Amino acid sequence: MSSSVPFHTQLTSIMEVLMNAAVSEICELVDDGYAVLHLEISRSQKENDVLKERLHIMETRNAHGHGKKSVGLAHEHSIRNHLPVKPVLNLETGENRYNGSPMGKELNHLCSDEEHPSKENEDSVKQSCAVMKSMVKEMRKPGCIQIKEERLEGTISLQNYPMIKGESSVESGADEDKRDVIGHTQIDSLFEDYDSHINADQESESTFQKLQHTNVAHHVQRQGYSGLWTPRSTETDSEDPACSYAAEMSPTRVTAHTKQQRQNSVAEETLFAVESHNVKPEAAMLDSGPYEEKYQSSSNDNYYDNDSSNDLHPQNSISSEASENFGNIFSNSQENMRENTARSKVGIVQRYMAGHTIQHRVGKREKRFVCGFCRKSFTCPKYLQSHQRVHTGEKPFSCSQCGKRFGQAGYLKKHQNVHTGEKPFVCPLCGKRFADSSNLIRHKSVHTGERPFICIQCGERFAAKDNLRIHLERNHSGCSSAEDVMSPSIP
DNA sequence: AGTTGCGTCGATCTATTG
DNA sequence: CAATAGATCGACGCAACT
Ligand SMILES: [Zn+2]
Ligand SMILES: [Zn+2]
Ligand SMILES: [Zn+2]
Repeated sequence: MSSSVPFHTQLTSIMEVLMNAAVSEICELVDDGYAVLHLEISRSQKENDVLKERLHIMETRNAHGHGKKSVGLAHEHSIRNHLPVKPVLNLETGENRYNGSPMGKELNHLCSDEEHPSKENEDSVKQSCAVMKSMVKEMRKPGCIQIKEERLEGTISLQNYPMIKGESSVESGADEDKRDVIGHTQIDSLFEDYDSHINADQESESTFQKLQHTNVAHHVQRQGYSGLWTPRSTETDSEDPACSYAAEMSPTRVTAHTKQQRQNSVAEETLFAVESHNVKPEAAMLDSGPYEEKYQSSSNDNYYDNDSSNDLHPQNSISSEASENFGNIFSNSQENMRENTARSKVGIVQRYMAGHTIQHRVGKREKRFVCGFCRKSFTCPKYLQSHQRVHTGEKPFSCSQCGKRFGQAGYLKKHQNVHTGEKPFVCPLCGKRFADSSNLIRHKSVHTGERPFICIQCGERFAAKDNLRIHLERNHSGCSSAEDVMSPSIP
C-alpha cells in the first residue's frame, strides 16, 4: 500500500505543504503589519476627539475646583495616578512609549474605540482591530518585537503652556546658591505659589482652542521622504521676503552642507527639478493622512537617534520604571497663564515644569511645496523659500551693530540680545536670566535633577542631550546610540 | 512680519582623579 | 598640576505657527 508512493514523493508533498503554510504565514504577517500602519493613521481622528473631550472635562473640573487648590491638586494627581498605562515620554519628540506588554492594553483601547469610528475609518478600524488581536498573541511570544504605541492620556495636561517673558527684574545672584538645595517638593510648592494667579475660567477656553490646533506627533516608521512631490508653485512668486534686502550669498554655504543635508544627499542628485510625475503613490498616501509625520530635522544628529530603529532598542525597558515619579512634578500645571494676571514668570514656570517636548506644531495641512535640493516638503511656499536659504546661503537680514547676517529675521532678533544684553527669560527658581527661551528650558535640569538621557553603551545618565553627546564623543569614540526616558532619576 | 519652541554646536566652568 | 569628564550656557539654525 505505502509502497505505491515513493518516499521522496511523500517527502516532496510534505515539504510543499509546509512551504505553502510558511508563505501564507509570511503574507499574513506582512498584511498585518500593513494593517497596523493603517490603523495608526486612522486612529488619529478618534484620538483627537477623545483628547478634546477629556480636556474639556478636566478643564471644567479644574474650573470648579480651583477655589480650593489642594483639592484640585489631589484631583489631578489622582487622575494621573489612575492612568491605565504608564506613559513614557520621549523628551525630544514628545512621543509616548509603552513598555511591558503594550499591545494588549492598547488594543483594548483601540477596540473600545471601535464603537465610535469615524465614517471613513470604520472599515479599516474594524478590520485592523481583528488583525491586531491576532497579532497580540504573536507579539507576546518571547523575543518578538514590541511595537511602540502612544497614548494621549497623561500628556494632555502638560501641553499648551505658553512661554511668557519675564519682564520684571529679578534680583538674581543671591539666589544662585539655592540651586543645589531645591528639591522636587520645593519646586512643587514654588509652582503652587505661581499657580495661585491663574485665572482658570479665562484660560479653559483658550486652552481648548489651542488644543484644536494641536495634534500629537505621530511617528510612522519610514525609510525616506514621503512628501508629495510637486513642482514649485507659481504662488512662490508672490513671496519675496528678501525683496527689500540685498541678497547676499555666502560662497561657502552652498557647498558646506549640514549633516542633515548630507543625510539627504540622495536628493541632491536632482536639484530643483522634482516633477510631479515622480510622485510615488504610496508616499503620497502616507503624507496626506490625518497625522502628519513629524520630520525629524534633528535626525542629522548622530548620537541620538529618534528614528524607528531606536524605538526597537531593548533599552526601552529602562523607561518603564523610570517613569514612576513623573507625574509628581507637574501637579497643578493645568491652566495656562495670562500675561496680565500672572505676569512674567508664571508661564515660564509651567513650561518649565512641563518637562517634555510639546508637539503642538504638528499641522494637518498638506505639504505640497517640495524643496528641490533636499525634497523636504512644506505647507506653504513661504516656508519653502525660507528653507531654501539653507541651501543657497542667502542671508538677507544683517545686524546693524556687528554686520552678522542671518537667514531669517527671527535669528537676527535673537541675535540682537547679544548687543542689548536683554535677557527676558527668568528662571523662577533661581532668578537666573536668559536671552533665549530655549536656554531657560534647558536650564531647568539644574533644579529638577532629571537625567533622561541614558548612554546605552555604559548606562550613565545625563541631564542634557549635550552632556550625553560629549560623553559619547569622549568615551565611546563618537558612538551613535543613546536612549532617553522622560523621567527624573532621583537616586 | 513677527513669534515660538525645538534643536545643535562649541566654549567654558567645575569636580575628580592620578 | 595636568588630564579627564560632566555641567552649564551663549548663540544661532530651523521650521511651524500667529
Ligand atoms: Zn531643502
Ligand atoms: Zn534656575
Ligand atoms: Zn557611556
